[in-house]
Amino acid sequence: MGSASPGLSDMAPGCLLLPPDTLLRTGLEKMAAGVVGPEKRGWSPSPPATPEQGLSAFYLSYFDMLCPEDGSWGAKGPLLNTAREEPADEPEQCPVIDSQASAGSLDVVPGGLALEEHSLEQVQSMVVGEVLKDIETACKLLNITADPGDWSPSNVQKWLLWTEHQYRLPPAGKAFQELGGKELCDLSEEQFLQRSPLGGEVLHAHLDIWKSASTSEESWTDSEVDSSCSGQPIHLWQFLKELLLKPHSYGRFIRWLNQEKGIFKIEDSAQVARLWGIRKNRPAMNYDKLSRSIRQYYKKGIIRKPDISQRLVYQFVHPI
DNA sequence: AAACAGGAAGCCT
DNA sequence: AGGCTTCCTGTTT
Repeated sequence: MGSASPGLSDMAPGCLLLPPDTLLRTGLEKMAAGVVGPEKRGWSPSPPATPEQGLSAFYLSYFDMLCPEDGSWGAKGPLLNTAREEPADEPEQCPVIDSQASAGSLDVVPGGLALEEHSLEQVQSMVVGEVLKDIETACKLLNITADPGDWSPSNVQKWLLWTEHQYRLPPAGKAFQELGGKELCDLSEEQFLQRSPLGGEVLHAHLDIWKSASTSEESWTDSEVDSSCSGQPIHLWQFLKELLLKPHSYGRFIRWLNQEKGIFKIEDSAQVARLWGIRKNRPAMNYDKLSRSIRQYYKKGIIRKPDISQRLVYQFVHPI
């Protein structure tokens, strides 16, 4: 399984597999320049909820990751959880990432002192590490290789759909139709913007990240990923678990209510169904059908409804 | 209205 | 044959 975080807290400033100043950073910076702009929100996606798309959200979602959520910093000291992890047998609303993300102030991070104790480089390294892990996850979820240069046109479309979905960009798949990975990589930022005026900048920056990540780390690009995921189709329950393992990326759509018991809640049924549809190349996928598939698991003893049945809440029969 | 429950049939590997 | 996907009828929240 995914070799978990290699102890982020142990990481020395420069020990990352990547030189700190690769394209990866420029990619991130481009995203900064790109989305954070004041005016760029013409498309207004259906949920007018929190317009936290853009870099601040991007970074914050990673800062979110550096917080106790995944236990990464758990050993660091008693700084963190003052009020988290209550009894919480009930579906407590543990706030999912966003809420005030657009505030953009870093003291949103619980235990704000943490940032001062770590050099900027360390934080960057951690972000870079997490980006790599995210790419790995996305590969698994999408069933594509990490190297964009290898993508078929349909892989490109998958990546586009997925990225648009994650960063709430307007759909632009048509403008990139018939493009293979090679051609996609050759497009300049201007050409991205031409094809997608609103999302092009982010897409281009994100592709940069993928490009630099895959060239700098062949190890899992070829060997591990191939053996672990490229072959057989993923099962729905595996897919759901993958999403649940990445709360900073997918917590808006699906999250644990009680991870120990394997109880989870689908927060946005339409979006989860859409992600599943992307993965399976089933554009007509919806929650009605996805939930039918989940119900097939009842008989098999893989997923069930929890004892106190609630809408959109399910439970893995065998957690962990 | 949306989620839930399952039967039935079809599709794909 | 297994694991969905699609469609459907009926019930519950």
